[in-house]
Amino acid sequence: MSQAASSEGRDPTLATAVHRRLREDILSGRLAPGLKLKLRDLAESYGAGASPMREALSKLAAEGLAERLEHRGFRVAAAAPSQLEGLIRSRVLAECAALQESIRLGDAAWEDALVLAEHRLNRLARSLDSHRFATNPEWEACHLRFHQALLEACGAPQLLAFCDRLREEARRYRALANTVAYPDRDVAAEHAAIARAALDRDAETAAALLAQHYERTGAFVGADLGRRAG
Amino acid sequence: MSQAASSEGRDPTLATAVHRRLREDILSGRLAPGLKLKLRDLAESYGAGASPMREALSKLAAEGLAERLEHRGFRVAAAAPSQLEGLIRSRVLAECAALQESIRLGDAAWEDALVLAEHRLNRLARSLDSHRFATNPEWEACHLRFHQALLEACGAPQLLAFCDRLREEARRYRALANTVAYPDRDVAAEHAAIARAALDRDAETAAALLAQHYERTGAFVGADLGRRAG
DNA sequence: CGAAGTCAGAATTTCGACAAAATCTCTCCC
DNA sequence: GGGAGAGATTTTGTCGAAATTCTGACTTCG
Repeated sequence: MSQAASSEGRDPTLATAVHRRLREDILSGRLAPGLKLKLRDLAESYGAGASPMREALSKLAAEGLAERLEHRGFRVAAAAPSQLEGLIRSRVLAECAALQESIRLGDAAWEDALVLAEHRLNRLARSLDSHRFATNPEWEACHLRFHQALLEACGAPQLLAFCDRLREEARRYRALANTVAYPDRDVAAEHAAIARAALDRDAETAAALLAQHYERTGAFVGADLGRRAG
Repeated sequence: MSQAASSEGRDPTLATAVHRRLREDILSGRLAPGLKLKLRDLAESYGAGASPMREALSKLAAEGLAERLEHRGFRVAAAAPSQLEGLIRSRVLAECAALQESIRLGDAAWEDALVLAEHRLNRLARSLDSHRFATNPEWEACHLRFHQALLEACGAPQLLAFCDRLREEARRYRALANTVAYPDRDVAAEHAAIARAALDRDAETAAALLAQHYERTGAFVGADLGRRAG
């Protein structure tokens, strides 16, 4: 009757369902970097044949979340601290460029959306528990929306898609490091400062603040990752 | 006996071979944008089964060169003038950011490689025929290398890979427009100016020149594309 | 004792057939 | 004459098995 019968399981095809699940398993860190992905085991584990599984893996490889070795199957993409550095730099460069262009081109609607996104983000608690950190899915969603809203007026769809992908890869590193990311750091203030600079059309400051925002998180994650993997 | 028996046909797997051929057919414009890609026809045409073909298509879809419609197969990705605009903007933003960082971080080896790449490019003729334009594959290869050399020191592998992808998509639009790209325009001088600014560590000027370089080409292509497709 | 060659075992890749979904066509009814 | 609906056709998505390739251990030779 209703269009969205169930929030889960409404995947039109098995391959896409497997792709989504596998992707989430890699991003959340449940599948360790470098892990060999044996087709037979996966097929059994996810309850699908070889064809959809292979298609999902192929897609993941194209996205950079898996690695393909011809005639030797697939592996979960590596995730070394040294690679994290390059990822952060890519993110900073791409997002700062998009942000500056967004500030240059953004109209009133962009400003409205940005203000709204920040307000919604501030209304929520970052942690579900005030004593120890417990991810708040709603906050995460609003956080994503806020950062997207910042860049959205840049008029470069491919670049935005690229930023989304880097964001996801960064999420993977965060999950791998298991960084609590709840240090003495006023994230809300950082967001407010970035939004303020953007709304003031101060591209230089906004970009610098955004870069700091990412580099700081990156440093935490990198430290934690390095400590645990030598 | 020799490691590289033949320059062609050394594809380890059928799926990758088909992927490469299909990719080239899309990039070169032989397969029109929006064209329906029927699995059976393709399989027959490329001499492969459904499995490798499907895998190749899936990969192309992830790269953005094909479009997937669940339960309705694949199509060649659209290519409208309006999308070209966004592509150019993405390219300019991404490459300028990479170039500026490259100029900031580049060492002596980077300078050497850049000088070398420009020299090799200048040694070749852009057209094989001096009367009417005929693509010179060697020049194209050196041109690619030159632009890669510019960005290579930025230390952001993902961003570089992204730039490569955008470059390919741009090549597709050029092929579709069939732009002769041989107008009264001193491309060599433009390259020289960009290289000079980069070697002088003048990031602002270099980025501005690079942006002009792309926007100018984009304008030509867009005009030709718009004229032909309404 | 070390290195190259060889041979089973395991895994990936590919093929052909089956099932499910979408598109098309033709008919029937308003 | 036009639109809706049922059936046939085409096309996609999936499965299980065959063919090719890689891995690892054992043997043999220098």
